[in-house]
Amino acid sequence: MATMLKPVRRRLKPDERRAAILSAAGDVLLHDGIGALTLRHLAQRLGVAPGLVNHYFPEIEALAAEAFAMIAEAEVITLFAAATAMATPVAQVARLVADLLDPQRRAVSLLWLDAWQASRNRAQLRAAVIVAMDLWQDQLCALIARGGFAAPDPAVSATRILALIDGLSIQAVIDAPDAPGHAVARGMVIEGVQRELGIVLDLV
Amino acid sequence: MATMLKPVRRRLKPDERRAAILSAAGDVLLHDGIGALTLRHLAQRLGVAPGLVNHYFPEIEALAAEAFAMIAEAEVITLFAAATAMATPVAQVARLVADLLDPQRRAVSLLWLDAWQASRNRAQLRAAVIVAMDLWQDQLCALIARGGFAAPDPAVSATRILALIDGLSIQAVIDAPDAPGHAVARGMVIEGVQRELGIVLDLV
DNA sequence: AAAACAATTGATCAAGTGACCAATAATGAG
DNA sequence: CTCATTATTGGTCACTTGATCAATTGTTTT
Repeated sequence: MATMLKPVRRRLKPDERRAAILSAAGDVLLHDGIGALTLRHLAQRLGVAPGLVNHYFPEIEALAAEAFAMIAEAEVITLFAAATAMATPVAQVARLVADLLDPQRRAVSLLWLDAWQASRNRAQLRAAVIVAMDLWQDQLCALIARGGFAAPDPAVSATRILALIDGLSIQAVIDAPDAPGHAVARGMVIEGVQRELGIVLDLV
Repeated sequence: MATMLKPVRRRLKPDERRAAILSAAGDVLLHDGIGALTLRHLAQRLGVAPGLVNHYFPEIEALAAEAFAMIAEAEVITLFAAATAMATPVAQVARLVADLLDPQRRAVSLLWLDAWQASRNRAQLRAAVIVAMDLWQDQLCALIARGGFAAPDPAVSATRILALIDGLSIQAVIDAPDAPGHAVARGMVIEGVQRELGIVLDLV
């Protein structure tokens, strides 16, 4: 077999180890889904004893909730930072929609669907989902309000646009990325946003 | 404690027992979700030994897939039977949309979301989901085509309308039935269908 | 250098899962 | 009424899960 690799156990500071576990948990969520976030799976990926995960996260449900919150929040920050960097309001919306329609976002869409479903039975995850959704709503509402679009009520427009995007998430699961349903969903998001804000998006 | 209830074991014919198990599995799916469909949970609900379930369904994944297929197919048949009973094409669509927006459909919406998510890791369930979605697509497409609406391509219109309805399913999980997001989603379905088919729906 | 500290291990527990199968008893046939 | 058929039981196996805790070992302090 392979050479016996000596079990060097690295000792990290609590903050570092905690961050490492959280990060690995996030990877598992994005790559394998919430159902794959088990003590042993995570410990093996970290090259660490299962008990160590318990030491930093006494209950794994809290870890799942926090890891999801981390991913969701990071995505919102990234997307809106990129959007607000654009010059005109219309360009900002165009950038946001383009990023949301990017096939690379598929993993995040899958995670959202997973979280919606799993939050039925997991209170902490459910709380994190609600917080993340509110964050989305607030950010998008602010972006619309600042833009001065022909939208009577920015909050309502934000809710409607988010509903379109959520619906897009489903296509990420049930269809392959190149399936006809996917293109239909894309078109509906673009047309819906244009209609909602009274603008024309010039997406590649 | 309570009086010792004698364990009368009723002996059903194979067909009857199989149907009983399938029906009970459907109840579990609608009431507690796919994750709650376990041998023991199901056996207890039936007042039967766990092994009996295995006897009729050697692998429980097949049972889950078949139970989902049963529920989904039954819903399609019921909804379209009610719709086609209406006199005019517009009334048919109105009836279908009204039924889909009925709060009582919440359990079915939750099951669909559950199935979409779970089908990621369960091949047989995934197959059943695809069949059910195709059935929906075919039925709706036929209804639109027969109606002679101002829709250039009935198949595309059906896909778009189903995407709207799928998006509505998410609201069933994340919001309470009386939350604002729910009303927004309802409005989007109605307006989307009206725009897609060039009609005006008169829903209560 | 020695001691105190604490991050980490490894083993173990109880609970829950799907699956399997010989034994049992209800039902129907002769 | 008797017997054969078979639907059904109940016990068990192997596995996975989250969780707990004394023991260990690396790091830091004295």
